[in-house]
Amino acid sequence: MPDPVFLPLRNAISRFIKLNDADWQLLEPSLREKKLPKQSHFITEGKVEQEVGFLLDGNMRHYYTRDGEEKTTYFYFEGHFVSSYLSAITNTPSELTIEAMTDCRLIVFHYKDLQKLYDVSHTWERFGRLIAEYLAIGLEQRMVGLLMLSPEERYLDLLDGNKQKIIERIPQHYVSSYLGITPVSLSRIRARLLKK
Amino acid sequence: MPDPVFLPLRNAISRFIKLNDADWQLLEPSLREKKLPKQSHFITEGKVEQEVGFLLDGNMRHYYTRDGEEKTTYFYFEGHFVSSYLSAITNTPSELTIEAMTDCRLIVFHYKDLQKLYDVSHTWERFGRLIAEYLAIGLEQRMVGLLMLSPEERYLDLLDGNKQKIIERIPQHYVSSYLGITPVSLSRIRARLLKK
DNA sequence: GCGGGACGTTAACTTAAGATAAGAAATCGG
DNA sequence: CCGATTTCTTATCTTAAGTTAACGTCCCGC
Repeated sequence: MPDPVFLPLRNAISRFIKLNDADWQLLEPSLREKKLPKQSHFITEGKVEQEVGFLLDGNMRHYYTRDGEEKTTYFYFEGHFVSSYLSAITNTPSELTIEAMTDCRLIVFHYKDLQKLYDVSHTWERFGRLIAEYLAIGLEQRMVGLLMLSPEERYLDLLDGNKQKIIERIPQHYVSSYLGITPVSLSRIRARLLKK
Repeated sequence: MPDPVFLPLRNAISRFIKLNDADWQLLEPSLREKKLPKQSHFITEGKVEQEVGFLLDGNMRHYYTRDGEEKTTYFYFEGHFVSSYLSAITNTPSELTIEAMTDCRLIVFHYKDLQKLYDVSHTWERFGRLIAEYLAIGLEQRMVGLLMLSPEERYLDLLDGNKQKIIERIPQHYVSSYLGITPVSLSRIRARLLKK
């Protein structure tokens, strides 16, 4: 008896692998729905965090703390997988915090449940590979942007690419953090661009 | 009849997965030894590059070209896997070039051969996952460094971390590129640090 | 061993980002 | 709807990186 609440997750996974009913039924018992109020933490720095989420509604940010300052390095939107990948994989305390920027609704499961599927199912192992590859490709491109583009170019990149929603819904001082600059600097870049 | 030339690769793979003889024999027929003279290209921008290498000897750099300028973003040493991961995975032309900085000796195989193993062997599929995870973790840390640390801090990071060999053997103008700054700027940072 | 090229440093100048502070604008909670 | 907080902009000053160019050194090939 498949629960329709979980369907968006099944569809998202199906974009990575061909998933039959039997495969899906391996995972479904591990799923739960979870609601997070605005400003609460999905992942907290210092804790070993093994929970993986799939965001149905709302958005979240992912930040590191240094000298008391928060550096926001990633945003999550509907349809994204959310986790402290490093903490889940390595079973070590998370160095990052993931905070709900709005009220959020997620489907969650424990990474250990997925790891069990890795052992028993080649299909799920493949899913794990494809997710990791997807992640690596995104990170590589992000890194190249940081190394090769100026702050202004990185901001322009955000404006047209498919990442446009980042700027639409996100307060500017978080965006500036994502770009690796200060809020003041982003404001100046925007002012410069308007004159052109 | 296992060829001892390929042993270092088998050992490297064994650090990721438990590999029995049968598993290994699936891969071995696809392996070749390859020598690259200094300054030749292992991967060339614009070509679809599906070759994966395992570096036995020598070192290589990985760079992107922009406005005629080369930006070196990665270095490879003995025991590293070398490939244009993105080009191999997505079967699209490589955006980067990988050049031998010294005479190099590698074990190479085609990524398609590995992909065939993904289909027939859960063990090799797992290897693919673990490699991708390893890569993603490294990229995440690199990205965080670029976002959170100043150029000077990034340079100091290079000095103590396990990445020390990067500075030992690599010309400074490549290192500066890796750090995301100009050679002149790196020279100044070094001069500043000496005074302290 | 000589000439040329690659590499690193230094200097002078330009440009842009960081820090701090103040004020305007928008948002939120009651 | 109002007051308080958050967010964004603007301005000033400081600091450091980019650019260009000159110079010295080292290394390599011929």
